[in-house]
Amino acid sequence: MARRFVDLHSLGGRVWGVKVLDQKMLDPKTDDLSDRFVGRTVQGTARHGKNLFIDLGTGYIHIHLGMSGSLHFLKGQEERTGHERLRITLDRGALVLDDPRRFGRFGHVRDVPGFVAEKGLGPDALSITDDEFVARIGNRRGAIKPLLLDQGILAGVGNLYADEVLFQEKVHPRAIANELSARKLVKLRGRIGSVLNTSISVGTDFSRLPSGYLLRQREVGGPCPVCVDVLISAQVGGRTSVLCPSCQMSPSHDH
DNA sequence: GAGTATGTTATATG
DNA sequence: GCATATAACATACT
Repeated sequence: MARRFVDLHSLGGRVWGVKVLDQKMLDPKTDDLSDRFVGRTVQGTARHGKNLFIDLGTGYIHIHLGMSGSLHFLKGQEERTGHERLRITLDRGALVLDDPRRFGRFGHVRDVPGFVAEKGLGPDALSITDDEFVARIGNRRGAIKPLLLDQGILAGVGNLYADEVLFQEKVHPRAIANELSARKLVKLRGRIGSVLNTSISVGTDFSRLPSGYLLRQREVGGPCPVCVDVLISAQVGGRTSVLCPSCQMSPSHDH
């Protein structure tokens, strides 16, 4: 989605300035983005998992939104957002990364495959094949949800989307991966694709998701979107899961 | 003030 | 290597 946003506003645009407003979020630190990219044209964008890459011909600007990052396109020079951390000034306005919590990261990367290898990222969640997915997940003895969130296994699934995928497949987040059938794993892989693509298609506006989606109202104590039960939360792998106790049977009660 | 939050990384333990 | 737990990062909100 962030990628589409950048495409929409920036493609073909010339870079007039790159202003780093938070050095802590700059990674790697050694690059002067301005020297490197001013005068260049946005050739395209790429993505791997949660990482966005803006192609400037001689290299990329990498952006990771972290927990609270968001991209904005400001047409007026005087326009500001509340927590501006990076400003890329282009012909038609400025692409701005706003991030109150500053968990996001940005910086220069030479090439995308190199970045993926360096960070040890797994295959992209929208590109991974059934076979790859089963091979990477199916022999693990841990709970399924932390594996879905492990960017080294597959890249691109976050906490909320993991909850959605598991909810739709009626799998408990603590279900043991190698106790799931290969067929179930294949269905999970497919569901990851459909959930991510559906979310992209509504511009990640969860209120526009189809009925039956957990993310429309992921609220503990709220109604399950498909049955009469009430949503609960559980700590799994150090993260909060929201799930329906009726739809997603606990692994101890599952055969 | 306490608790929680869409993510990643480091550290420790078994 | 694998699995799990905890803390840290920095800030906003309830």
